[in-house]
Amino acid sequence: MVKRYNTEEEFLKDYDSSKYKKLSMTTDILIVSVSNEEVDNYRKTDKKKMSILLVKRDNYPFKDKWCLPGGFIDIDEDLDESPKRILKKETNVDNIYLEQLYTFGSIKRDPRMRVVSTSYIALIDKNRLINNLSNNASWFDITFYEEKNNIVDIVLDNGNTTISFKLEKVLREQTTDRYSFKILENNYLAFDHPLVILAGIERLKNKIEYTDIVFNMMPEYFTLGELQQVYEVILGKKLLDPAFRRIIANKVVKTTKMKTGGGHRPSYLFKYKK
Amino acid sequence: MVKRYNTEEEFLKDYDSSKYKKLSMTTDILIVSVSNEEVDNYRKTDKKKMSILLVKRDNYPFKDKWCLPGGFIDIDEDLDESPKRILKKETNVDNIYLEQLYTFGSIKRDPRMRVVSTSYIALIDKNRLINNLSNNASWFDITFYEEKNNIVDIVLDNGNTTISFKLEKVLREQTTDRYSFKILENNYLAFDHPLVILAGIERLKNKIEYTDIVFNMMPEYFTLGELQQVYEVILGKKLLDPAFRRIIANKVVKTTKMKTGGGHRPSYLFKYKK
DNA sequence: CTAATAGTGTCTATTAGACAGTATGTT
DNA sequence: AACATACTGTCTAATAGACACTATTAG
Repeated sequence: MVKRYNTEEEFLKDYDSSKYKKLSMTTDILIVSVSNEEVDNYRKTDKKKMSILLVKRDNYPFKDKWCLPGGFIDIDEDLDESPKRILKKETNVDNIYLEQLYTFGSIKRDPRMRVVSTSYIALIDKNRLINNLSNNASWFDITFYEEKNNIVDIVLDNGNTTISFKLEKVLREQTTDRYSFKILENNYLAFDHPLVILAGIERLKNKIEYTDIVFNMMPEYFTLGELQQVYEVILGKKLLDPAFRRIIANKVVKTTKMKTGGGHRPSYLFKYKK
Repeated sequence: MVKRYNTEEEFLKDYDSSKYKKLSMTTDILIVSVSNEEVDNYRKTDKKKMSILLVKRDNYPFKDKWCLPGGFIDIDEDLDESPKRILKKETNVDNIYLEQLYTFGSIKRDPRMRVVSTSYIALIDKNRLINNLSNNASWFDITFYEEKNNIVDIVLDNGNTTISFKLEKVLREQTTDRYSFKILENNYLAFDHPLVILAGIERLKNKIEYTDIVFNMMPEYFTLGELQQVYEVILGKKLLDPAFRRIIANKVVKTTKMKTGGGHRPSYLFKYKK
């Protein structure tokens, strides 16, 4: 028989929250930045790559595998505060652009117990935090190859270790562009983190076209060539100079500063116009 | 002192998941459809409105207030299965378009205890489920007014009851189009469900432009006029006929069937071209 | 005939794509 | 001088916006 209450206070006083089985939640963060790879030609500019921060696990489960920074949320912590706390711990920097990605909650995604995880994407200019990384964290350059038949091949490299995994884009019925992903190969990344990485890249690819989020990955001053390279590396294709400059023209301000010393014509430095 | 393990099996056998405080999770579903409002003029076509399904709470907390259909997820149920189960219970229909929206997890969103909720949006042609609604569920027509100074006013009406609430769109720093929302007025909707509704509408507005999700809300056969009205009601603005027809031309197939009896020129019925 | 919606033709404005050209610092 | 990048001009193609026109039915 169900007891009847007359006021919400009365009900809450009596409420026994233990009658349902509870679960744990974590947040995982895909921290994305851009790195420069020097080229052995004094004239050529550095090659830009997209890179993400991974952490080596020193405990079970998935001991010695790499994973995204993350952790359990506290019972008295807002969900959105959790990634901020982790970001601060991992990078020692505040005020990082952060956006919720997706919540993964299949039953067996964690071998320990039922864990639902909300993933976030964070964008940062890597130079803001050089030498402040926590011990077992490392930047991995990321390259992705979209093969035919909807297979996506992703390779991560931090100079010492190469990790790769494959995913299949599965088209969902009743809609054109909505995909779900299935992990085909994955040997070195813990949990379902390949899914988070792909979700993040897709989000970034989309949003770079109609928002200003790129500038969270740029230093204060940058050349248009550098900015264009970041677009190219995220979109995975070359852009035409005049078209690119037309489009970002009203998002940037030209300064009087210049970048010289490149073995070619120097270029003006620009700032983000808010 | 931390015990050391040599294998993952050993570790898992010993793992005590009770050392962290756990929490409960729910899923909430914004079920969106389109309704026809008859006009007292035999020549005029029905006026289309967007409508959402709400449920009247018969228990505390928020007793007698309206809320989105939802419920606790089972400990042994995939997160994505939960909204399907609820949808089936509430509408008695399978195979409904469903997409994850956002996960809300502020500490005090539920007065009973710590509850994190993942929200989903479902799109359906209301005619598929007429007379199969559960007892205390009801369709509310929804109208939203975007006022100046970033205030959004939303009015819900099911014929008997009118619910309204106001939200403020708060522009987040460092990016152009990303908003967070703050509830300004809300007397009759339970929990933080106004946020879910707005998140869903925004998602729908966006995706209708670059995906085919509208067709989940359409019957098998429809006129282009009807389809255009659905676009207009979702986007909140009038569209020009020729432009609209150009754009959807390759998404639909003309059939030989016609819709007659409207007091004006009959129109061809179209089908969705997959 | 009339009111109301259905459907099309076409002009114009805007935006995107392509290519070729000029400019300039370092070795 | 040569290379590599910086930056611009301009033509063309594609797309979006606007308006006007014709078509067709129930009453």
